[in-house]
Amino acid sequence: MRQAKIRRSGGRHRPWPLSERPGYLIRRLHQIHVALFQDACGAFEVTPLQYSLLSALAVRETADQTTLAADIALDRTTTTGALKRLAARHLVERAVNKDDRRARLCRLTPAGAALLVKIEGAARRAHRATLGDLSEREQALFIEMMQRIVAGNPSRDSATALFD
Amino acid sequence: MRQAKIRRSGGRHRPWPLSERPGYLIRRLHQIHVALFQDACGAFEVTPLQYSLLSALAVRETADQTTLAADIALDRTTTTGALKRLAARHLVERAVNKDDRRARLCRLTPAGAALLVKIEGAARRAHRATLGDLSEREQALFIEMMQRIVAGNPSRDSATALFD
DNA sequence: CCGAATTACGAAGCATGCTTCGTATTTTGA
DNA sequence: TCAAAATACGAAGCATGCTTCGTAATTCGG
Repeated sequence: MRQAKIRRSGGRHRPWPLSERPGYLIRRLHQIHVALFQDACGAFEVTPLQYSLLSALAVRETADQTTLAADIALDRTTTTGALKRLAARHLVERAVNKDDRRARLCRLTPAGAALLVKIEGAARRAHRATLGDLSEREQALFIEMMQRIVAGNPSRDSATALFD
Repeated sequence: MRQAKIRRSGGRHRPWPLSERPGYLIRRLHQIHVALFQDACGAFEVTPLQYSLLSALAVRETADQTTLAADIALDRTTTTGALKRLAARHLVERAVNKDDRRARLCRLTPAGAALLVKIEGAARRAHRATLGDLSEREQALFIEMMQRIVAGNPSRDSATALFD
């Protein structure tokens, strides 16, 4: 049996350093990635989220906002805001669906598609650089572990019913 | 020499799926942690950031806002906002430093210190649960790799001079 | 000792992210 | 068929996160 740790300095137990807490480290990683992405892609005036949206739209060709939100695992209202900003810059079109007037069908404009192509190399480098301090083998392992965590924690929309 | 990949479907090359991009996975991990933290600690009306701040204050006893921001690797103005909200709830005191009237010295109130103790168990479980889909050994490895990435990417304050 | 650099803040503005509440539209089931 | 449920949005509000610009106070070099 392992020996219990000795407590120093009275009743206050040893605090758990931030730098060992998974949540803190994840926040820092996110912060680091965003900074690297801005370094690489800032000239194109595109944020990581916007790049995700443009990518999703390139795959979908056309999709309503709720579908896009699910694609990128983002809140519906947040997605709407981002799409509005992209539409204001004429990178995305948002037109009411004639067949279902509740929905707004979004699609890339030619300018949006062109921007996506132009950015891709830099964006890819930024993503790679985020894990640049790990070896190639470790990077693959790290990505695999993140995927496993994501798979084990399904995104919670209000759509995802708790009772069914 | 390895054979070049064959392109299907005309000129469009295969898109890089979101679920393989480090930045996307990191954003999802952050999202997952925040949700787990809220599940565990929501009853205490404390967010992960606020918990980090309270923890940092417990270690420092007393500190000005800029020091705290550096402690938790957060922007100075964001830190100020969070501290204001904590102060509004009487968990933190913010008093102008008599020796240096530019600075505001912050410290935990008794209520803040008590809350920190009360939350600690739940917060620790939330942090652990975030990596819950990995084995014990993998969790340690994952944390170590995150620490290495963080160490390799020093936080960028405006204070951190680019030229010196 | 006094002007200049530094430091600690605050305000304003933009972009995420989330929740809750309300509305318009479509679908569905009795 | 027609009221009820489901769906897609929008608006409002709060909490991060960041940048830039401005202000007040302190420190430091000549």
